[in-house]
Amino acid sequence: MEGSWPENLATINQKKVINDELMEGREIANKLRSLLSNSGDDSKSAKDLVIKIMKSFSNTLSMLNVKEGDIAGSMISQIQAHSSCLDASKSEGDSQESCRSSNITPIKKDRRSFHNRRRPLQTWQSDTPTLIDDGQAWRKYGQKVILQAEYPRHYFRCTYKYDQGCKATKQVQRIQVNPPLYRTTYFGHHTCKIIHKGHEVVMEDTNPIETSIFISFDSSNLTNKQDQHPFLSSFSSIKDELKEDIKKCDTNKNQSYSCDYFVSPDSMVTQLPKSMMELSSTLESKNKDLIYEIMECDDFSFNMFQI
DNA sequence: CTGACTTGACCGCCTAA
DNA sequence: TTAGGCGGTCAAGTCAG
Repeated sequence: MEGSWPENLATINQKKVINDELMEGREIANKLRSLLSNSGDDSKSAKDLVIKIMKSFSNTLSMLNVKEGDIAGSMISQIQAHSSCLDASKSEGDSQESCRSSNITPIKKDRRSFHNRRRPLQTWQSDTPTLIDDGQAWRKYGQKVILQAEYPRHYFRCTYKYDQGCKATKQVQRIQVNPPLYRTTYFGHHTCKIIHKGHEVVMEDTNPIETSIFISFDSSNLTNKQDQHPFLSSFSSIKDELKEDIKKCDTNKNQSYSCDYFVSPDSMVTQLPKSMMELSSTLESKNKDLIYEIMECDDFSFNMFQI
């Protein structure tokens, strides 16, 4: 990306609006924190505040998403890359590789590796310590060793690519061993009409903006057995090789990783910048039922916007 | 038998010379 | 301008349910 990202936004006025939205979100989050710390039983007020926070974030996201996701996607990638670089500053190896490949570091290398060879589809990334079903039906169509990457990249397309012409694809690549870290990059959005059931979160026919929710699945509450892991057991695209990685990851659950995943309404960028997620870090576990009510997610103990 | 995965081959974009 | 490198995709063979 050329230049810093704010300069790429449409207008200064829009930046002000975004800033205002973020400020409002922070303010509301602070109110919520005060409210919850008083441990009053005013669940209705708390719920209203949560809804306001979500709306504020959604508005911001919709603005970030204004240019086909290109800007937002790049921003998210940069933010993620930056934060992962910061996180990885303690460790060597793969994380450094992922930092090198981002635009954050000024290290000059073959410009070929910076170029996105793909057609300009909407993209967004997710760095997660485990592989979890994202609610879509994926079919693996390739695997390739990438130059200077220690682990191969796995290519997935929508199962209904040919049935319904769905162009969504994703790439999954392990980027770090300890702690395990997988980078999933989504390209395009699902146009298929299939609604997946079971443990998968169905977001069909909902307003993607209004439902943009970042969920953090706390692996400390997961079982050791993969078979009992509903997300993993339903992840039909993963076979032995990746599952081995998952097992290794689960055995490290004592480290209490927080598995950050999107409830991924297509056509939007759902992962929030860290600063935005901070605004919601005040949500206490005692209000998870509140979140359940909003999200209708009943399987995991999770924290919204957890950092 | 059918659907999914594996993997080598191929295609096309991009860079360096 | 072009040859070579590289990432992304295809498709035949294989496997599993």
